[in-house]
Amino acid sequence: MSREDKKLDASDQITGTRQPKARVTISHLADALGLTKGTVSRAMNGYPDISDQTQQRVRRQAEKMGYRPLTHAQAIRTGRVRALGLVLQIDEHDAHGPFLTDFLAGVTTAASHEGWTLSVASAQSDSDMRDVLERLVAEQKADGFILQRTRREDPRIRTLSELAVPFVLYGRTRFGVDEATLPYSWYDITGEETMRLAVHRLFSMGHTRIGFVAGGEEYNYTHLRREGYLTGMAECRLDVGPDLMCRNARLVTEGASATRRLLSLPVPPTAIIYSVDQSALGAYEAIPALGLEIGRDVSIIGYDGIPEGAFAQPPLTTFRVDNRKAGEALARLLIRQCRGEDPATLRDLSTARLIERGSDGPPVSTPQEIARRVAAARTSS
Amino acid sequence: MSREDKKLDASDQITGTRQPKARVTISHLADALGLTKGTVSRAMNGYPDISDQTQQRVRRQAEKMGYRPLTHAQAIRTGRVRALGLVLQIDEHDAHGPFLTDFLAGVTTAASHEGWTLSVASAQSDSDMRDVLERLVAEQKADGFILQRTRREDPRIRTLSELAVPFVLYGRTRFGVDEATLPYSWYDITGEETMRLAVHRLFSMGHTRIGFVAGGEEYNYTHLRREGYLTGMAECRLDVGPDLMCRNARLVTEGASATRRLLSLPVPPTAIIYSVDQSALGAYEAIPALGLEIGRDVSIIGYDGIPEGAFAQPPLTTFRVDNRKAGEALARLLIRQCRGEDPATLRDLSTARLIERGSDGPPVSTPQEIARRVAAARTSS
DNA sequence: ACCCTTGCCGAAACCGGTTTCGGAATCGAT
DNA sequence: ATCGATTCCGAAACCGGTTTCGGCAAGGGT
Repeated sequence: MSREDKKLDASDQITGTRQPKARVTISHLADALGLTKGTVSRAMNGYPDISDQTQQRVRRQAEKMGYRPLTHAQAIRTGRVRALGLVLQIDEHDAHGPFLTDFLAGVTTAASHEGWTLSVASAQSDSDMRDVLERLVAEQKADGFILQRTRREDPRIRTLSELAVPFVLYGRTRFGVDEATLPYSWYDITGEETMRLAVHRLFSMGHTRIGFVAGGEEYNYTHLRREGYLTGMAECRLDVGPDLMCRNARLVTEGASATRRLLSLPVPPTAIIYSVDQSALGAYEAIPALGLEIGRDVSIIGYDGIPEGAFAQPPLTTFRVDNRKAGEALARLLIRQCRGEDPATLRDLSTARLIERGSDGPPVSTPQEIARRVAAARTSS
Repeated sequence: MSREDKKLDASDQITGTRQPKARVTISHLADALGLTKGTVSRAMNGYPDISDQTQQRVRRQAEKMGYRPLTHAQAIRTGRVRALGLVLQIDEHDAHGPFLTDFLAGVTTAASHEGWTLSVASAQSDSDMRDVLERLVAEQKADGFILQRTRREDPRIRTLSELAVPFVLYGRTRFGVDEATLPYSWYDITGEETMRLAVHRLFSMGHTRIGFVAGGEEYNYTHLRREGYLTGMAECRLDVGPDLMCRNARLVTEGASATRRLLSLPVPPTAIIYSVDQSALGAYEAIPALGLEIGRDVSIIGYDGIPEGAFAQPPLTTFRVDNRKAGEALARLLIRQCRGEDPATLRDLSTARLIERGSDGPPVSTPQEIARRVAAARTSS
């Protein structure tokens, strides 16, 4: 009664038009049910000492009255805010780029589906990252974190482990694969398998001399993808000396110089696989400059599925990663972990999808012919 | 005393190593100062009924003990959570793309600089957007919202106005410009001025027949940029019939067909200005297909500064927008508004920066020659 | 008939803050 | 010396939830 009066007072205070939309609190609900708010709270949270019948009744009434508990009011007691944390590393040379939109869409939809939210922050360096994470944890801005762009040995893992805060990795880390002793939760794309398939694809087209351009050594996926390349080469019984592999090519310019190096070999490759699309774009500078044609003289295959690839000439054949799906999966995994499930069981793998475009095809030139033309282009310039 | 005991108990309960890192609360601080927590609270918040001397003392001690109030504990009473809200519209055909990373970096750094956070959600449609906004407000997930990609008549404005929630627009809206009666806060780039400069740039190169390809009519910037184009054309005393302008070209394919239409005119343009880079990329399909060369026969200029443009052949001359700066500015404006400043005074304009690349230059063909070659390309195919 | 469980809920403390209210000093003025 | 106005802080209620504790009533066993 008295509570209803209060509500009426509040809404009538100005005119009938501007109603402050009095939120329905747990006390309103309790009054309506003739219960105490403690009982209502326990009913809503499924405590076993509340009869099933009462739980039903409470939930029904809550639904009817549109009661939604305030998470930050709960948080003050429980310490949990039902928020996922994501800290962008804005120093990164290779941009997250268009990944991010899809990724965020995935994370937020999955999160909100569970009644969770996403809070985003950014860090400028590794040490700043540590500070930011610690601050967010101390101020209880998030119950757990999604770590994207996992490094081989990732300092964030250490920070969050020390803080005993749940986290989930987008990408396995060095120890995440074999050692079950380190119970990290992760979601990843099978980049190694993808690279293996790329080799087989090129081999079946007739290529026998296939180069590989790897990304930054600090990222774990770089190692995985290289392993996949080597596996594929071994399966096809193809020779692969160390000179057929380049490393640390993330940027377009780095991809270009790696490409130049490979094509300047005594026996240059007729096809090159790039660990990341970004570096594959460098081939579009390097290969024509050497008097060669992409997709004919030299086939190239990328990985990621960035939109730029579709507008290159010829459009880049690549493996597209569904970042939206990844975001959804990661959010779900993290929420489950925050609810108490064992991180070791919270792992998932997915695959990248081949996008066949115009940058690869059967070889039209032999390595010897390529070498000759490269030499010619060199001397003429 | 008793409180200190409690703290020690907590940290010693297991061993000395695993300290639960007991947060310092306002009560700890009050005890240490010999004040009540009410007084400490008022001191921290600068209430005038606390002497300056005491305020100093409290703040110093808070600093010393590392006291950081829990925003969600404050929120339960104040209703304000010190969080900015951002709802991504994931239905949008034209992706936010790489904008987003920079933009988020800007927003989060500016926000965290003020002790605020950013919480991100997503919506799939206009009606979903309304639901999401209302839910976020009802659940007090954010004190205000940043609305990017402002439409000419934006339903989000209505929603948030009704809810009496602060918001700031990235981009002016239809009424934001003149009518001081609608006190929206916004930040924008002077797209109209930019387009005016683009016309002058092309005119000074020798172009007299300049086409324009506009983006989606629902966005306000489309109208502004078109006005700028028209202003520039008028200033240069150049004719501009309605056939020299295309509209609703956001996607690459739409840009391509708009380009084809312009070049099929009896007197085709020797230069085309695109309202968004994305549609300018369509020119890279259309123009070579008509037997013409970009940057020579037909000059093109874009707007946005998306990375794809740098990899097109020839690289796209465009105007780059600093989205990071925009994010920072918007966050600051919104925070100030949440603190009570008048939205009408919280406005800011910035400019886009010209990136001179290879897609424009002095005309080498006359409109008549272009028309002839287009006709030839048409019949041959 | 009695005691001991067990099931179920009320009462009240609690979480970490904010805000209202009132009263004890201090002060200047009469 | 008295008085009213200020200054400044303590006490306590409050925000919207959660959690502990204890007690009442029903049920089962002897």
